[in-house]
Amino acid sequence: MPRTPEYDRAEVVDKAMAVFWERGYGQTSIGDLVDATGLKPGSLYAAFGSKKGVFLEVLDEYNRAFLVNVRSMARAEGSKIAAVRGILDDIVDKSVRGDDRRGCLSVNALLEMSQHEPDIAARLEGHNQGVRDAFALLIRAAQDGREIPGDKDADALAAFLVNNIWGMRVSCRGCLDRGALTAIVEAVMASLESA
Amino acid sequence: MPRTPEYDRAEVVDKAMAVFWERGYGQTSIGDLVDATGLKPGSLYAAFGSKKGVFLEVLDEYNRAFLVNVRSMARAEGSKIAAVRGILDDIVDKSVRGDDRRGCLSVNALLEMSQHEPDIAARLEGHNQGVRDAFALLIRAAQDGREIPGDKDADALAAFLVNNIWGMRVSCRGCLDRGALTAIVEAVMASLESA
DNA sequence: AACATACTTGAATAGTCATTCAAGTATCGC
DNA sequence: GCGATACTTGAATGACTATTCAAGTATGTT
Repeated sequence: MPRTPEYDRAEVVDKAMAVFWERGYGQTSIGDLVDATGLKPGSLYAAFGSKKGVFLEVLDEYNRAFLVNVRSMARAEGSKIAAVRGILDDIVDKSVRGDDRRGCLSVNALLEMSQHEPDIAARLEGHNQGVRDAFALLIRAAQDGREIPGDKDADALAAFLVNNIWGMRVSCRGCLDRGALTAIVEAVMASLESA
Repeated sequence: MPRTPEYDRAEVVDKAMAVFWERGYGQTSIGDLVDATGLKPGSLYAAFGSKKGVFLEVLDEYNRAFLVNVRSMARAEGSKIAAVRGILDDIVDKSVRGDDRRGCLSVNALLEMSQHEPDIAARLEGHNQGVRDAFALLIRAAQDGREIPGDKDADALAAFLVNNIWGMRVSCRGCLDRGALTAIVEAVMASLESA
């Protein structure tokens, strides 16, 4: 009976993500989303309800993808410490290459919106808890493999690790050079592994 | 010859700072500044030129005050390590008490504006370099006092320390509990002091 | 007291933006 | 083909905002 949509929702979310990520929420206009997605205002509102509706779906997708990534590392064979280092090195690489001057969509949203948008704040808080839990799991796996001393508190280490990731996601918005960033990674890894 | 202004510029900057800090740049309207400072639009524009002009002066004052604080710690008598811990504990206290859900004005501005406001980005970059240098000085002082192993690279430790401070300035915008925050502080301090 | 200076006021301006809506159109089951 | 459904279009709406400006006012010097 109904007419079928002419767009692919996941594709629209991806395109909207690129714009929000590049410009932030407040600096992104509906016009920008119309240009990026090809959907006209009416269609956007029919599909997502509001600008914030688009953003919420973008944010959920972004967070989901990141969590999937961390969790798959915890399950994969091989050195867990190497997996952690891989995540950090990846951030350094992208920052230095300039791909990631955009930083982390989730961190950006937290700072821009948490104060005046309680529903965004709540969603981000839940997500961040999920990220810390996922890293704690990864760290416990590393402890099981004797890569990290077993007497350390995995939750504390996870909080410390995530804290540094967030710091780097801030730093990369400025222009920290590779030397400083790799020094941070070394300090973090040394701290994890030290007895 | 001239009529004397009826306001105190430093006081106006302070009041404007409170608003920008609470709401961010984009979400602060001239009307908000008028309400907070008591100056009418015309006077604001006569004094600062534009909304961004007000913000630049606010940002400079904020950064200046923070740098003064760190530098005075490097010069003061007594344990430098204790001074560093004092800075971190202070962030934890304020975050937990909720005073600092606003985070760091400078970090907030970096994330909100660096992409589309080159002059703000440049100013923040300079400031951040200053902060890292100030902490490096503090760490070298700690090394002179045998509180931190002398063979470590002070600049690298400073970058690591600042990275964690920024991370905490992000965390405190969510609602990390005291336990997680103090765990982070312990990990950072242990990392600084370990041989 | 009169002048020049420059601060103060608040209404007007011009632009932008999120959102709505009425008219048009494609699809599917019958 | 027909009808019901729901997607598409793009112009209109209404609200908000940064900025300007012309008229009014206080100050200090002469």
